[in-house]
Amino acid sequence: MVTQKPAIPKGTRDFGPAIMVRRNYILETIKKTYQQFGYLPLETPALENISVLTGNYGDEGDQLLFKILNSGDFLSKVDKADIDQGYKKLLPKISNKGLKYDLTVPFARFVAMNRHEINFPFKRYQIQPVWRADNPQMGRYREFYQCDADVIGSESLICEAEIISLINQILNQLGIHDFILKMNHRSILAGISEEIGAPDKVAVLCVAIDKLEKIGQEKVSRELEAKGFTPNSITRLFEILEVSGTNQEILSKLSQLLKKSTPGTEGLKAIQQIFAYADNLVIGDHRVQFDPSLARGLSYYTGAIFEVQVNNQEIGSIGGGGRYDDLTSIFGLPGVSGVGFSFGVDRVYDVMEKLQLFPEFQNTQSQVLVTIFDDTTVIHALQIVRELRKQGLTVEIFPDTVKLKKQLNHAHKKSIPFVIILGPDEIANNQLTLKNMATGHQTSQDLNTTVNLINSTQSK
RNA sequence: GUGGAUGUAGCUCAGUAGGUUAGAGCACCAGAUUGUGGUUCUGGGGGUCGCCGGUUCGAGGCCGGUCUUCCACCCCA
Repeated sequence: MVTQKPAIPKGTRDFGPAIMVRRNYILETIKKTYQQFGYLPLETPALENISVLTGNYGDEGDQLLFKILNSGDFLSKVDKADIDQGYKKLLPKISNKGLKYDLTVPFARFVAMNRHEINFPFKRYQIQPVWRADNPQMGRYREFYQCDADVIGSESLICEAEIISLINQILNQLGIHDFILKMNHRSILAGISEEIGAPDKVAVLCVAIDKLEKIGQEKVSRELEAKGFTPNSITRLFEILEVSGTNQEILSKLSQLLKKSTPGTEGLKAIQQIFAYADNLVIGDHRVQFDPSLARGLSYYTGAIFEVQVNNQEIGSIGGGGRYDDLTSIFGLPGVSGVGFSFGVDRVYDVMEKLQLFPEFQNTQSQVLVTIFDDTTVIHALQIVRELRKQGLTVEIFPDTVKLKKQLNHAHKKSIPFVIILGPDEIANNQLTLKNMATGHQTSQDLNTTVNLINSTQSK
């Protein structure tokens, strides 16, 4: 037999029990809060038709899609000419499925497919892995989980305020307090673009100013210059972006600067309204920061955009989202606006690990390990396990008849707090020997007393 | 996709200008302790030095390719 070194593909990970307990804690917290806000669960396949996926994430996104080869002889419909035309022409002939890249587009597909059964506004949450053929780095994986919550079929800005509230509640529960929720509006970006005299270059502008915080004003200027922005418009741009102060101060200064721009004025009004709603909805301080330089990549956003960043953590954003006015139109359902948000659990995990925010999870381990003394005591041990479980204890049995030393060592390594020793002496006296692993102390008594002893020590 | 760094035992790492049977700590297993874990002591197992090829009398160390991981770009959760 040819053996191979076990390995998993680049950018993917196994999650062992210790990690899963913590991941589940995050997922459960998110799920519970989503449900508390009225979002209902949805799952969609890992695979989508490639036509559903392409064209929604920009050229970059299409590059990062995992495509799946057609089954069987995937070359049967391909001839030399196809190959000579390059991979872009070849691709549709050899692949008609792909792994989903995010949860929003499959959601839009679902909504379009089920439009007659859905009551709008429709709120759903979805917690599933997505795949991107990106080059892995810190906090960046090829398979990772997203936790989306979206409302579709309402243009009300209350939906945006709800999302602000949702994010605050979840992060507070997870113990992540040192974060900011950055917010901007695509119309404001369009307004800025108009104001600096480059209305047709919003997309390029967005990509550039999104990096402002990371690479600084000088490098951004140079990049814009290279993209054909005039020195005048660049100067004007930074006059706008330099505006600082409280959210209200920035908003009022910007409305002066952008007063000639219709989309700019509308965007600012929307942000103002969202803040007004959020002030009355969010429990405590909502930690929203209006940031005109926030751009975000995904091309389907049209309204408000959000991004959550944890302060002093170089991991990028742990979540983001925004409003999309027309996502379902490519599936034949125009005029349905939606807004959504997504947490990246993997990054939330990394941050919580670094900040040591995970609680101890003692409830996930067994309370007692029942040992098997020798072949003659197996049946008794099984019966004891049955009775202890009947009484509600979390109990496991060491399945092999090996030295007590080994069984105790197993309990020690798994941090199981109690061990029951059941040898011929105990069986003869109808007693159980209970060893407290922390103190090393052990006593013998009947079953009910043993259960009480375990329960009383546990509850302390 | 582009560029840079990295890869030696399960883990963290040594390994001097290429030169015998590649080391340590931790972890693991066994015994001291035949009804008892954590400490201690004694002993033991485990490496085709990421993979493939090349140079050389000889390669863990040099060269080429490839894969992994990390970093930067790109982009993003």
